[in-house]
Amino acid sequence: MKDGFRGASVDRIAAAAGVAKQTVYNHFPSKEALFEETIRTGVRDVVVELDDAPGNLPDRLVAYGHALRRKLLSPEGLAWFRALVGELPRLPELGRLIWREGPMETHRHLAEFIDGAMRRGELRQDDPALAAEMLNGMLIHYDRTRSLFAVVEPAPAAQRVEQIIACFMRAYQPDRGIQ
Amino acid sequence: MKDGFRGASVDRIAAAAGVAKQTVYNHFPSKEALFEETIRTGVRDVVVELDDAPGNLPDRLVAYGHALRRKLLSPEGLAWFRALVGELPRLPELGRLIWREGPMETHRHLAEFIDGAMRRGELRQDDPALAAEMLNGMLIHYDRTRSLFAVVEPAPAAQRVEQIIACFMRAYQPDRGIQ
DNA sequence: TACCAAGTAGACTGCGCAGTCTATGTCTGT
DNA sequence: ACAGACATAGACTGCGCAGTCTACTTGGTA
Repeated sequence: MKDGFRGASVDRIAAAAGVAKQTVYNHFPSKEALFEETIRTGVRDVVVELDDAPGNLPDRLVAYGHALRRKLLSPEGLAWFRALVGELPRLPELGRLIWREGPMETHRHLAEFIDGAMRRGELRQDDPALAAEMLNGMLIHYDRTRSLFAVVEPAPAAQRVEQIIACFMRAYQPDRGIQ
Repeated sequence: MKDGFRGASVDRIAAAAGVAKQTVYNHFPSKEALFEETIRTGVRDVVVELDDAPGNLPDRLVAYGHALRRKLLSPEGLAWFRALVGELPRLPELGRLIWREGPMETHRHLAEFIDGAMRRGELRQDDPALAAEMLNGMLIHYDRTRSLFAVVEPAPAAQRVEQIIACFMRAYQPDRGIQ
């Protein structure tokens, strides 16, 4: 993951694993198969779930935001993303698989959670899928982009997640009287 | 851009340009220098500006959203991003340069625009930089991620930008009486 | 004890590519 | 007419790497 598919030779991968090159080829038919398996295994590490339950909505969204950012913005999460993005044009079917089992899964969980909150009247009735997309975008986009480009991240502000959730809550607070 | 730095050989680049390999090396000392120059040139194509003026705020934000998405989510914008992201760990100073002259520049323009609207009372007073980050995240994150992973995009919904701006306007509408 | 599955070190092949070199055009200005 | 700058085709070198092959070791099972 650190060096990307093309940057890491099978010799170095084997050495790093403390294993002979032939042993790698005993387990995987090709370097590409090893790469795909590694990516596929890593997918579960970028999915975040929420259990649907009543309670303090903003706090639970803040917890979700921290969990999501911990996974996606960690050095491992960023390296996974980096390694993947460059290779996907060659591997379209892998891309669709990862999309379904990774980001799409997280998105589905969040949308269901938001849908529940809307039904309980804790959020304004609206398209929960769109709301989930907006929230994930606010939580991830800027900091991921900055980390990818600037390589070293200069401390992403302590209250970031709380501010983002506050923004989301304002956009989706239930109507108060006639607008 | 289509094949990434490692995927495109200098021979093929020269052939595609209808030029001899030596001619490439007459203009650039190395393949890497050619890559950096190409990226640096492409930066201006991902910057979006707004001129500060009064008027229908949502419509102007919608126009901005369309312009931003046209640049970042086009096949060229995505290929540029893809090619860049994989190589940045090797080229940290290039990454910082591009960040400053690309995304950061767009962000600065938007934040200034939002700041003006806040000062005029068209938006609630708040941190304009944070507001700009939220809006860009909502406009780009989901669709860019989906395009990067799924490779083929299944029509991103006609009213997308209008919905996003409506969400942003709700989050940042001026206070109406006591909240 | 004999056997076998799996691991190990390391040599080896073939290929693609960055970068160089040579020998040969082909314009432009004087 | 000529010189100098630049383009071109194509051969060539050296290197790194995917994948194979060989010869040897080891640990578990019957």
